[in-house]
Amino acid sequence: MIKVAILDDHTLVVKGLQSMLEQVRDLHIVACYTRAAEMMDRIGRDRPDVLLLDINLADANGMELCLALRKSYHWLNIIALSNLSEPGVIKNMFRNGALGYLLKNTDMEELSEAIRQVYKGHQFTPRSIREILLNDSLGNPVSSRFIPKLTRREKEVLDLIAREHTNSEIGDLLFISVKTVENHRNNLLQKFQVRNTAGLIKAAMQKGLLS
Amino acid sequence: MIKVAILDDHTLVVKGLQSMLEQVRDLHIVACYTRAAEMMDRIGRDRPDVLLLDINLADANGMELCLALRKSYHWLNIIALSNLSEPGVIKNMFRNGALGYLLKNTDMEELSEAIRQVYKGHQFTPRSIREILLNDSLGNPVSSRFIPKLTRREKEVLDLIAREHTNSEIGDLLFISVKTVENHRNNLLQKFQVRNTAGLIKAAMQKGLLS
DNA sequence: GCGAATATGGGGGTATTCCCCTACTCGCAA
DNA sequence: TTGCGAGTAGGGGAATACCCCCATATTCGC
Repeated sequence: MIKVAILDDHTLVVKGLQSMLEQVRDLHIVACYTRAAEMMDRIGRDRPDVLLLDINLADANGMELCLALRKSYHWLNIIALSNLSEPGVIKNMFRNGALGYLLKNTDMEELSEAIRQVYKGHQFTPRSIREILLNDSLGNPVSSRFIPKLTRREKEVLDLIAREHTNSEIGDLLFISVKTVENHRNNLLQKFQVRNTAGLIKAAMQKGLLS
Repeated sequence: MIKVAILDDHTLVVKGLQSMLEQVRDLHIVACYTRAAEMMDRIGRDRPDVLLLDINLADANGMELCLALRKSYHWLNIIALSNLSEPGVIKNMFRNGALGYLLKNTDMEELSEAIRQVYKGHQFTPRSIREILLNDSLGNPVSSRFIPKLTRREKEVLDLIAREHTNSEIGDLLFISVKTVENHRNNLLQKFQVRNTAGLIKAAMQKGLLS
């Protein structure tokens, strides 16, 4: 019996996963968490073999959570579960130690097979995900899009840009000169590989870095 | 017994809803559709009293679908089910004839109560939704944010802005002068009630008008 | 401790957006 | 048929963003 745990803040999704997995003989649900904090408290005692991890959590960032979990509990194999089909997000989850990535439109067969593979320590990527990654690397042969790592200041500036502030306003709010804001802004454009504010905001939202 | 039908392209969500509603005595699920076309074919024969309608469908726009359903089947009461908590989206669904709006983090009690109320023809808005609408109207007392109606040209210009084109490039692409593009752009800023490109792209994406 | 990355500031200039206006044409509806 | 909305085009000007160049602290990782 493979011990499975679920972390998703939507009761609906948890119920759906339970309903699917109950019908599979070799799987057993040992825990359902709806909050990241709750999981961090109890996962050490529940000791699931496989964790189904939602990326869009209310009280935490699923991507960072994955990385933290892999460091603390190396016996735990993680499957990311999300609506996000952005290549950058997918790559980031694998880089952070997830062994599988499923979209929330998955079905019972795919889900149970993913759990079995990941339980053995194998990577599992359904065809839909492989296609997304393939199309992405074909479309961008040289520099495949990943989520850029932003510095603290860059995140602050990005957030204020998204709130419709001008550079001089941002300078006042952060107590730095307009020129410094311009620098951060140019760095943001380069990191996201975009031409202007429109592309910046679009890219940042697609990668889940804004509201 | 209230006859309930579900339209959602995520098997997971459908399973979750089934699992929740099976435990409620006075409700009976008569149909689960995963595609809008499938539903349009069969809903006339299935004749559910209440339809749980997902807004983010793969093969149709849930908002427009709601309006169409209300026109064709006036005996059908609709509850919108979505992850979107944008005031504009919510208002739009009510304007299009939905009697209820639930977020996908709803629980069993809220869901079953919503179905009962809507079955009687009453409107049902959970506290969370009421709060969203309240905060929205407090934050913008005069002109509450709804999804602006864009003209054909404005949609084209908006799309090209999001693709990082400058006004002069857009002019070339649409065979119109830069000044005309500027006009459309200013109209977009006014319709979305934003100050600049950053706000425009953000607002358009939040309201589901881009990619 | 040392190098790399980060944060800070500036000069100077161009490109682009943003914000007032006005005005014409066209199609459609009251 | 008169009027309105949409689309078109433009003037003029101010504000902002964008793009080079440069330099100097500080902080962080190895």
